[in-house]
Amino acid sequence: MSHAAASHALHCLDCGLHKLCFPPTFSNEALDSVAAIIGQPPVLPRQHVIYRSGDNADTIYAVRSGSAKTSMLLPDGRELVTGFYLPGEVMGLENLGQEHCLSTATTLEPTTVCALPMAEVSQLSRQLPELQGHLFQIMSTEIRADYQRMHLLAGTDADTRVAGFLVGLSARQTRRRLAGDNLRLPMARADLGSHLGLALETVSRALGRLADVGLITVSGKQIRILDAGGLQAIAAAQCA
Amino acid sequence: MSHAAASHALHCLDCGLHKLCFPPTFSNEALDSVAAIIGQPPVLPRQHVIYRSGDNADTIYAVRSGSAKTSMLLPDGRELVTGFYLPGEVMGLENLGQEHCLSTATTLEPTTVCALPMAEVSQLSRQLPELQGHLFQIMSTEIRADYQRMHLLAGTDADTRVAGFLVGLSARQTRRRLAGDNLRLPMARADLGSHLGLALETVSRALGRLADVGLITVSGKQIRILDAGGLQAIAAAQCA
DNA sequence: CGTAGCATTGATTCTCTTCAAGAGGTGTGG
DNA sequence: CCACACCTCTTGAAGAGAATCAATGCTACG
Repeated sequence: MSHAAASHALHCLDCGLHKLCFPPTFSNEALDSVAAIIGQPPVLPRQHVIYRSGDNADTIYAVRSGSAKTSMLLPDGRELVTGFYLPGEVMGLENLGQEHCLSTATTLEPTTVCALPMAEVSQLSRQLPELQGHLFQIMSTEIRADYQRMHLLAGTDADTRVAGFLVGLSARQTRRRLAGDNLRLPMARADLGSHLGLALETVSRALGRLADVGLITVSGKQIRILDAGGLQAIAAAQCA
Repeated sequence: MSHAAASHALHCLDCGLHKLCFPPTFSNEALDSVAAIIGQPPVLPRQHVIYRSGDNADTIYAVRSGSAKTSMLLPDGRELVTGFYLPGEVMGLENLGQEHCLSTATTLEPTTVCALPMAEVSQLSRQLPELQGHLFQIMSTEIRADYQRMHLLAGTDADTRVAGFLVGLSARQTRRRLAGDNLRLPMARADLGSHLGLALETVSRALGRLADVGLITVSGKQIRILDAGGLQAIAAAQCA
């Protein structure tokens, strides 16, 4: 563990992800202001609930390490997974300006999250035009991501949905400057199925089919993309 | 045609929808400021394109009368309808803070829309905390609506999706203080099918089944809800 | 009044879901 | 270190639901 990280109070400048959480053009003073309102992020164990549906909506969260899912419990008892969040991504935007949390956020593995109090974020964003613009941008990006996912959900067959999900996940890895062809799926097949509107068995079979035709290899949660172009062709999802 | 509407420049205070476009608590001065940046809204004919995918993203729109849809053209040639917009609703939030428009907006019938230039909206929102908060709120509401729709898309069978859509549309009618049990569907069955991830024939059949069991009556684009409770029970979508 | 687009209805095919069983992996306790 | 139990993932067979293809009926508009 880094000596700096262990002894100092957290500062966004020390975090390799600050160019993901905030615009790359963000000034150091702006980062200072933001860092000041972020509490010390704890390490949360696996399956830990970060916020629960119905909670007071007063905080948004940035994932620092690990991963999390957001989900809603449906009246019929099933669970709908609305999103997965990786390091550098901001979670809880659907609660900004709302009374109560809509969904429940749960860690998928040991995870650290930075808590950003909404009241202070919105006040700060009035002083920092860059921050305000950034908030609009990440919210509209979230809406765009939702449209992409609707495309997957409405888009027909299981292979397309799974391929589209993998392509999207790969793009998010490269955004973090990680290899885009070697993916780890931190979520269970059931979560993935709920997210994609498929039974977990169908997810498993779709992964198997994609592997059969040589586009990927599957080894449990570890996925390797062998033919990114072929995968995109099946996903047919590059319409952004 | 109203003599006032014809002779005066538009002002939001003259518009019965201003409490929908903006918070009910909005002061008259704030409305003055907002009205000042809104151009004179033209009456657009049916099937008119308001903005097109790829256009410069510089404006958001509020529907004043009529209705519109937003859609994306998929690589395979099909069209994905991402949303329908009724009077008092704001369209184009997914473009706020982005370079280009993601989707294409088209009127479904003769429609008037108020154009709000993004640059001036975001500048104004720095001076008016209420407006900033409102923008965050309508964007997060849009995200929440998307989650609801994903629930419908992932939620299994055709009847559930159609019932859920009708329940949601009914709620939006009552929000405008209109009767919630008498709906007019301004969009074609094909648009509705694309929106719900169903073939247009399946939409037709689902409407027929809902009518068969006495929950609604269907007469072309005119829908009457006979048993709102029963419809909600099928939709199972009251998890907001 | 006629035409063109839109909506409904029917028959068939195909995909996914469901139910069910087995395999692989992981963590715990002996 | 091994054995067992638990959980997750995979694989199989049967059934249900929607997509597709195709034809008819309706509506609106010129």
